Amino acid sequence: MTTTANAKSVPGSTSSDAGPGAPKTARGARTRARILQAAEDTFGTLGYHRAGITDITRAAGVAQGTFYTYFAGKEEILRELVRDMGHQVRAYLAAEIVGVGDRLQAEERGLRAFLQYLFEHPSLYRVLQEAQFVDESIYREYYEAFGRGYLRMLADATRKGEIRAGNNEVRVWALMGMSNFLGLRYALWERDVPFDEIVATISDLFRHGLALDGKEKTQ
Amino acid sequence: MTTTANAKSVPGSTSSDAGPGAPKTARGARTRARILQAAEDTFGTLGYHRAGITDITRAAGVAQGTFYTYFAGKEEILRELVRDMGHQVRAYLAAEIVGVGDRLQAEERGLRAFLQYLFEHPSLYRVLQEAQFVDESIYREYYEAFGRGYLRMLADATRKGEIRAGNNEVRVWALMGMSNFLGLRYALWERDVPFDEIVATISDLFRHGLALDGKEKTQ
DNA sequence: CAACAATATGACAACTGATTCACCTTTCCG
DNA sequence: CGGAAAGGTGAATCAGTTGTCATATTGTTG
Repeated sequence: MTTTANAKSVPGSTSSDAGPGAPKTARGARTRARILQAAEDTFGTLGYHRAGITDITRAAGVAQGTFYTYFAGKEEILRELVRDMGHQVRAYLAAEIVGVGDRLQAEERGLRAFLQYLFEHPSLYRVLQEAQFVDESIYREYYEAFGRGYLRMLADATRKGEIRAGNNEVRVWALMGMSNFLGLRYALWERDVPFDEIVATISDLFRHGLALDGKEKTQ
Repeated sequence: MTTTANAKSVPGSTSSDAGPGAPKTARGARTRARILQAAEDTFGTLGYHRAGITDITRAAGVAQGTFYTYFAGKEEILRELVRDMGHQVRAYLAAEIVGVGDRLQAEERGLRAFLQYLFEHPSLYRVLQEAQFVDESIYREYYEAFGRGYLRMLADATRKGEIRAGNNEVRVWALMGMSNFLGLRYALWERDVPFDEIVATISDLFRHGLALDGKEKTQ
């Protein structure tokens, strides 16, 4: 149990390595999907550790053994899940910011969309954050993928002169951190501040900084 | 196992409810402290779930049973630990920003100090973040305490005219999120960007925003 | 429709790890 | 010194989990 885990230790396993065997019929595909969905719900509610395979299969309406027809174990289904959910958020966010004028507006839309998404899919937060402690690489992969896309957009914006020059990599991590915490606090814990106000506050930070306008100069 | 856990379910248990019994001699106090320290190391390295009571007591150099002389169980020692560690970071950060000129400078110092602290005490991140899924209230307590102090400072700064007026509560969560992610990425995962540069990047964001200077107006 | 492959079942073996408890050792103090 | 309280021990208990397997069902194809 000292190894960093990895049933199929093929180094560059790019995508769905689907463990034991990918489904070969439509029925199989459907069952696999049901189990995956059940895992999302179960992990989302009980958390990874409290959730048993039993809970997942019960929620999916299949027998325990069926689980192992499609997944090598609990850890593998988590990996699969995070990959899936990652694709979904990114797709959602990308769709929400197509055609906006500039980066600042994209940030506003993106933040609001993220808050909304998290509110509608609370499992995302839990599954993702908990995955971090099951296998750090799953988590890093998610944020690094997310970050790459983000970085590209900031670089574009810098080139177009929409934002100040600066270390965009660092900015990306700062921005992801902000969204994450704002989402946790205001979309998951307590919806006591309207998303509009949150977005406005952050937008003001992006447009003017925290300092009084023009008061401070770059030292 | 459905309840949200709580050995001693006294509602307003403010502080060290020290479970079974607080130590009554110096020897006892020492042993308790050794166990707490061992728990920090063990949770920090293996994580909460992989760490067994056995691992903790072995690291502390005591027998299994001794653990239960001072703590009601695994969950309680985690609670205690987070409380302790919380006090320590806050004290450290507070000490690092005494006597700085204004809020912007305090933010710079604070961020650097946080990165440094995290680098020197990597367990903090893991213990804290994992606690979230063991008992959310432990985690919320930590950030809410942290946030309260932060909010007070921002309110002061607003009053003194050091920063723009705005929703400081929301800002606090945004700022905590930033530090958290920057710490994870640049202090724990990979030290490939000097702290100075990170601080400079964020400082620039605070002083000027992301937008080109003076280009954008409040809509 | 016979025969074979893919799916599905669920009882259970094997194991892990938290907590208990009956008993021993050290310390303290009148 | 005596004995009571505090501290310490670790084998045994006990609850819960994962993953396996022999068997049954369903679907497919020549």
